[in-house]
Amino acid sequence: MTQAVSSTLLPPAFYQHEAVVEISRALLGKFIVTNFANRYTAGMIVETEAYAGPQDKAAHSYGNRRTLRTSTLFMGGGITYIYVCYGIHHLMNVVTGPPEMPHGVLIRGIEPVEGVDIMLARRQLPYLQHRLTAGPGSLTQALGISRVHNGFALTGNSPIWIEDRKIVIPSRCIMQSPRVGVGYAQEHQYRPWRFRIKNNSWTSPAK
DNA sequence: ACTAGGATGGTCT
DNA sequence: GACCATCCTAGTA
Repeated sequence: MTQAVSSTLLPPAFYQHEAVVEISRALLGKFIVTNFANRYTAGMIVETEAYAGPQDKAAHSYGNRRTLRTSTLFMGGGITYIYVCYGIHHLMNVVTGPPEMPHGVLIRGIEPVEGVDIMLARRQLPYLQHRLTAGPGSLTQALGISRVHNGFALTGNSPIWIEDRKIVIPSRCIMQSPRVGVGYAQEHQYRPWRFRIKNNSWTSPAK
């Protein structure tokens, strides 16, 4: 397993401010790392979506809606928000904003970087292919993440964290478009808050 | 490449 | 009981 030479843990200050759309864009090119039972896996974030809490009809926390499920979103930036979608898929958000500001960024695609053999086994795939980590339900399975990791810190002392490995994604290499699967959000479904690294094959299908 | 349809269960009304 | 921030397979091309 290779350890990156120049990598730093993203600090709480990266997450704990209100500009969730900017954080969503800034997470492109950062690395999600998990280490469960000494099984080390990592991938570069290539696709995200911003969900701007109280003012966003697409967000679970729209109108400051606080339930058992959404309570994690109110706990302050720098932790995970993970929930089960369609009874099968575990989707991971990065919680952002100060405490009581329930913003989140959905991680929709990563490019596998370390522990590819472990990821393939978790996904029950015979060889490296696009669907290993393209799509929000696929990447969590590859990384070994499920709803039991809801509310985990991303900023240290945790089996899940996000690193800055000093990769810069120029804005000309970022595609911005409407979010996926949020038709229920009425007029807010068209907000262009989905971000992708252009020409990267590890994103979920274009729309 | 694309499309249609089924699987599946947590969450909230 | 309805609604999902989805993925897989099987079909056609």
